[in-house]
Amino acid sequence: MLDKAGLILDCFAPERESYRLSELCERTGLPKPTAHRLAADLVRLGWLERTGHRYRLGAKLFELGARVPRRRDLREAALPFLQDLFEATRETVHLGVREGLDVVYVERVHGHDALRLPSRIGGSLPLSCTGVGKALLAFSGPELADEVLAHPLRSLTPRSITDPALLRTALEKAQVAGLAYEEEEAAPGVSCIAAPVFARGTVVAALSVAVPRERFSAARLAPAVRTAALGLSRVLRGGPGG
Amino acid sequence: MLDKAGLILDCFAPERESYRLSELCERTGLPKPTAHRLAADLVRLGWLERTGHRYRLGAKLFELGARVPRRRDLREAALPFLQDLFEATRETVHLGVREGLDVVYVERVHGHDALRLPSRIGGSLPLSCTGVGKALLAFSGPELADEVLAHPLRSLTPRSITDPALLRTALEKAQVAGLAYEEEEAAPGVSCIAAPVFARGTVVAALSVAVPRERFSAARLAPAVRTAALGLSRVLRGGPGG
DNA sequence: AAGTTCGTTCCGTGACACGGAACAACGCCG
DNA sequence: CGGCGTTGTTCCGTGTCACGGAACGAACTT
Repeated sequence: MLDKAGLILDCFAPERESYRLSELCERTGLPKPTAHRLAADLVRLGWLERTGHRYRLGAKLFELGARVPRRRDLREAALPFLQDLFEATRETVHLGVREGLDVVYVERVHGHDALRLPSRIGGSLPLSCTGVGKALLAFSGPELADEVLAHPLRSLTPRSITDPALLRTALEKAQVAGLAYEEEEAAPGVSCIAAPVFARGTVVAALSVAVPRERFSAARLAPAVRTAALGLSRVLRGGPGG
Repeated sequence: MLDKAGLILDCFAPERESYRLSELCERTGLPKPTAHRLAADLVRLGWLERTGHRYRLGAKLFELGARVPRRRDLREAALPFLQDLFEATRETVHLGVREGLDVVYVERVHGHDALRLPSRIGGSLPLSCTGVGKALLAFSGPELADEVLAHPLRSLTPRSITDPALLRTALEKAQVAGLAYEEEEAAPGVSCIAAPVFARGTVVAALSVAVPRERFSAARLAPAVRTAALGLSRVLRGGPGG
């Protein structure tokens, strides 16, 4: 019963924002009356909202989600550095953590000219095709890289790396440079530079700057992203992590 | 059963970040075996996390909460203006919406010198003792003000307004000025100036700048916060709201 | 060693979740 | 206008699984 409620909520994963009852049924495999009753219960709890015949995620979930300590503390500690990074570069800035073989974005700061990116707060993307993901991957130890490379590499654009050997060398380069690069592998026309964030000696997050290809300049961005990552790492020295 | 799960998750409302099983029992009124089984189920779903004998909210909830469209869209639209406002003032900036008789904070931007404030993203405070709350209250029509004034006014500090007449005149001043003020009513030593955000003719949010009392200057802050609120209102013209 | 407090497991009972079936409300097409 | 597919809603008998008292074990206190 909790599991079925979870199935329903998990339907809302992508950017589709509202669903009809019949859509929930076919995506969860639940019979109609069951989904109907469950959805009604979820609405009563404020976890779903209903307008007409469409269901969407409810405000109560936002409030609960914002209280998750692991995420909240990291975000709170990181925000000033993300601000610095944004002001220094005036480009779109990301903070992400690893969750299994994906990167989950915890914060995203941008100005009025937001890029069209697949990254969304709370959303996940493959580690192998984002800047933040590569930074996490390069500094998380060889076992993780092996595991990623054991599966076929997913891709988001035609330029996403799908060749294991190429990824392997990209990670090695990142390790020596302390920075990870990504070129139109997550979104066409957008490049990215990322740096790992450490706490107690292990990577706990990574932050990145995403910028239109034509405006990309490693010389300009590298020091800024490196500075921000080091500053955050220093603050986290004894703090969150695992 | 869903309700009981909701009870458990609602325990985590305040800033206490982790609870033991027995604490969950006494706060929910659930018998021990029931809470135990439910907590285990929630852990399995990723909605709770368990370390040793302590439970905390799980990462899955963060991801779900970040997808709530009503909040996400507003935050996304507002972020560039919050950035502008922060850069113009270099003070702590808030974005909040109304939820019943409370304000819920949707975003909060600050630099390295974060103020010690009771406001937290996803957290709620009484409308009557915060800048954002007063702005929402002053421009939401008289029925809402009447309803707030029908209850005894809650307070967060000794200087929180508890006299209905005082609040009434404060709201009237806010209405003519287009700005709401707050002086150490939410946190000692912190003052605040706030402006309403409109979409389709009704208030949908408010944003504010909070600043240490000694640094407060209406002349400096008022134009900045007004500009940001108007800019956001313009972007939202046909967008979210309700 | 005796006493608390807490987490965990067991298990018989009964409430309530379950979902097939039937119904109702639209929208579509001929 | 009438037949048809689709979708949301309600009913209700069946069976399951959530329920929680009781008992157990571990850890800590006095």
